[in-house]
Amino acid sequence: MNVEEAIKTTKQIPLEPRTLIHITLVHNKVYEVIGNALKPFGISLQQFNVLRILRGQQGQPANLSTLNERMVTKMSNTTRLVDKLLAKEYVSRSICASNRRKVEIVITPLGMDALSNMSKAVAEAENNIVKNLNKQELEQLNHLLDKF
Amino acid sequence: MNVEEAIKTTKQIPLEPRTLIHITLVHNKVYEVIGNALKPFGISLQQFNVLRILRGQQGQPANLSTLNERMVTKMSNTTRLVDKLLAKEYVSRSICASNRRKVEIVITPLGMDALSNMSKAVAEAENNIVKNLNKQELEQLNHLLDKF
DNA sequence: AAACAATATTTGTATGTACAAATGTATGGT
DNA sequence: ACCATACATTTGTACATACAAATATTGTTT
Repeated sequence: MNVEEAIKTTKQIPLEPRTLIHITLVHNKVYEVIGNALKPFGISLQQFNVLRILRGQQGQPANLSTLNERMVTKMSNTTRLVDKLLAKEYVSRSICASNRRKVEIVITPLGMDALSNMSKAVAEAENNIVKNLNKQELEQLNHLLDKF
Repeated sequence: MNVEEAIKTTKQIPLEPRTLIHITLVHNKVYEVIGNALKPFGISLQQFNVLRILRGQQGQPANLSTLNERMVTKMSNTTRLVDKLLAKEYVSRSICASNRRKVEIVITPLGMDALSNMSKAVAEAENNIVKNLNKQELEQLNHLLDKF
């Protein structure tokens, strides 16, 4: 993923903005590759992410603000994202008995099933993206990203 | 930018997906900070990017496919993005005489003016984001990102 | 208990983006 | 010149996202 080639420029870009462009380019690639892996399942990366969070709850219901906190890319409208999963019957939604303002979202068996299929495809895509980096390089990269 | 904290999890995430999540988190932050710097100017990061490409043309017009090639985040609809810049009178658009399929887009003096104001704000934001990384670390990071 | 503020979610609306089909123009073969 | 094909952009439509205002419920203060 060469920056100059990707944005077809011959000019030399200062180190700071170049780094930020670089991160965006890599992110776009990650997003695209994983998005494509999910396409056959008719689900977006955001929706997949929510399903994974729900699985991590181990049966315990999650409410919308919890989901939002745990999402990689926070969004302003988790309600409508859950609507989509509800339409696919991958989750169920009910009003919390102890606090009727809250809502309880649980992944369904159908959702769990779909998720395990998707997970395999996503894991493959993920490993493919990082295939040119060894363990030490990945650790180094994580360390540098911590500085942001 | 700690991953586990950002997505409120205590579970340990395997190195490969953790790296990808990390990149997304940093990207989101970059996007947010620069987006905020541009907000007072009423322009999106994508539009700003196009203005910069046009300035780089040094008077030479660019057509839509050229813009698309050079954009950091490629998009399917450059026409409507240019419409927005046209409405602000930051660019002009005319049909290419030698090939009437093509369109010639040029940045206007007003656009140049606006751009130089924005550039200052964006450069500040950019430097602020990378302030915890020194030159060597930035170079190392770029080198690792090349491997994607 | 009534009034007010705080919390959690939903809804409305504007804007942004993705993808496919449509339009208009140019090019090469016959 | 005619036709098929390729090219560059535009348009239509569906979907995604951002932000603010509205709704419903709970907690707190007097």
